[in-house]
Amino acid sequence: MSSTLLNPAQDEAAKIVDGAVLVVAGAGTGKTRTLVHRLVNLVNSGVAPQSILLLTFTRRAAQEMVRRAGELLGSAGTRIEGGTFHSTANSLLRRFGAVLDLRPNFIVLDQGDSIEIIGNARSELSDKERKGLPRANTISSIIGKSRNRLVPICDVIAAEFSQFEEETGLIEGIARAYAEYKATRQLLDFDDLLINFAKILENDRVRERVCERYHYIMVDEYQDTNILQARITELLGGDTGNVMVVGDDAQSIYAFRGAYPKNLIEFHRNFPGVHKVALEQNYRSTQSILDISNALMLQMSHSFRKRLFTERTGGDKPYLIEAYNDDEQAGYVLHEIKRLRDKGTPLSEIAVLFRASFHSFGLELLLNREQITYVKYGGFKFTETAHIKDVLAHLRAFHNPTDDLSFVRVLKMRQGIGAVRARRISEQIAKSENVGAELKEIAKSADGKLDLLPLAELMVRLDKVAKRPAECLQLAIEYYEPLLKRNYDDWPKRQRDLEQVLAMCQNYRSLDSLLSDLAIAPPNASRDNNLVDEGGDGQLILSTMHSAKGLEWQAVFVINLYDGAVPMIHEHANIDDAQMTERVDEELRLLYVAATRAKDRLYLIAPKVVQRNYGPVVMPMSRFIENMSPQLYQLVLARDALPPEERAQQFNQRKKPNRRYRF
DNA sequence: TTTCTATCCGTTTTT
DNA sequence: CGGATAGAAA
Repeated sequence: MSSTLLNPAQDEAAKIVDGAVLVVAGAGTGKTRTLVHRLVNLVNSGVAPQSILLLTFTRRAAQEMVRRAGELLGSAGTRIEGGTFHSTANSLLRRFGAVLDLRPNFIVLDQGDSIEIIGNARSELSDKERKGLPRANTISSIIGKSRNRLVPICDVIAAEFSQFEEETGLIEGIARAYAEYKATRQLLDFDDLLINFAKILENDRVRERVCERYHYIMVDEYQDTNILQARITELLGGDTGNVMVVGDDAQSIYAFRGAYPKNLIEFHRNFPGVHKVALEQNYRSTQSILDISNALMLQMSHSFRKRLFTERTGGDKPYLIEAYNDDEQAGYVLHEIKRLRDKGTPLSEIAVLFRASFHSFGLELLLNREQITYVKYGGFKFTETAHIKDVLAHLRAFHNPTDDLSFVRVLKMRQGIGAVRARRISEQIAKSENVGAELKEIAKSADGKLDLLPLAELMVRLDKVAKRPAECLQLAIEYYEPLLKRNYDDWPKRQRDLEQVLAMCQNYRSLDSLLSDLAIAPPNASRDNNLVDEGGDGQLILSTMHSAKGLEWQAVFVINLYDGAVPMIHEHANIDDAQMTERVDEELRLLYVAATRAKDRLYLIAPKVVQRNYGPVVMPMSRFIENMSPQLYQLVLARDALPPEERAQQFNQRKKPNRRYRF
């Protein structure tokens, strides 16, 4: 297909200007391209670009869309507003939060922060009460589900956590304590962002002003929105109802976060008279790749009527590679990547996908050794690592002294100050006007026994450069360096991380935006990935299957396809059969998403022996592959595909028990 | 109150 | 195996 032409269905969707539109678009059917063309049509028909609001689920998708619109529209394209629901909530709440008594310097808590607060509330209960109570992160997920789905906590527990039914009262108590804690300190977690977003839009005056600004709303990946986000979409649509949503229920992979894919089929309830368009022809993959994808879809208990088809015949039938262990799997991937590269496939057109972030550690080791550059999507965020949280805690404590979570963290780093003293000091500070002076007072009154002066001085210095976020960060890092060296043997690596954060934050104009961006849009932690891209053919992509959605590559390797990783299911989960089926279905959709990323070549790889924390375990092939006709793939043994010298190495490693070897 | 030591227990995905 | 947590020693 030429780069400017659309097929009839795409063209139909792209030409609609007013009213509500629902586009159901299968994988690879040119969804983004259709959206971008609609943006162009809107602008060409006289719509001001800044009155278009593009909401997506991930910020990568938003950036990609705005970038492509920019290519076609020039500077007008870059004026289109695009972001995630959460980031849009963040900026609108800073402007209109006053109607909810929200100050503009509220702090956004990331997942780790909220689990910590919930854990604190949990540990305030007596030993007797704590017995049988779920862990903090389980409580966090119960609270989150309840809030995302607008359902009471007791219902969530009854439906999905029935083993904790007796603890319902205590969990509700913790939820109240958590809410109270945030409310008194101007802290918002991710769910609060959405809840308050909906709340300010329910205020007539605010909604009018927002709708005056945005006349056209477009929402991508609508199958991944939750009930709150659907409500926000409805409110944003305002009176005009100019809302276009795009999605594919076969690619719904965020149920664990409360996504409600039925939003897609229930869209007409909020927008009667909606114009529906279905995109069905796939332009991305070869037919043999679609055959295997369709075979995955067929296994879903809630089977979808649509089957992807394409006119792209030929190409290699997908491969199923059996490897002995993770090493051999990584060896095979590396070997094949080199071969593809030598034949002319740019590295940036190759991706390795996996179920969980740590699945790529072994491969990453090998890639680093071989000097192959890569970018990794998904997994650990920079801001989740201890040393970066440490540094940022200083800025947060300074910026909002009522944020005692950060203050306690900062205080506990000083010698001789533990949890109890830290909490006392932070209570005292929360009331004071001048943090630095107050800290000095406390230090004096303790006869210099408390090691607080350096911290007091940091606060005083921060106050002088408060308007320049990058300098604040610089000061915090300088202050933190001795503590870093004391606490971590691997401090040089961590120090480099801090420098990288500093570099990323150079352009911020306010601490508000710096801190909230780091929470809402945290950069990925790149593992020693400072290799320079010399070859000029870009970088290999490593990605979780979740983060791969919406992207495509010529060659895709899906690794660790053993049962236990794909699907990744707790077999003993205390849920009924229907819910188990739902979870297995979601894992199927995830593998479906992964497989449909491939344009020309798809490699499915499974190691037999998997290294667990405590030792090697033999794992069976993924049931999703076992359930599939062998006609759909070509079976390869990794050992046979590797050159003899690499094979020998594999053999040695196989004889050695893998005890001492970790990533 | 802090800090060191022993024991328990466990998959994950994202904003 | 290693991180979290509870209990013991300083």
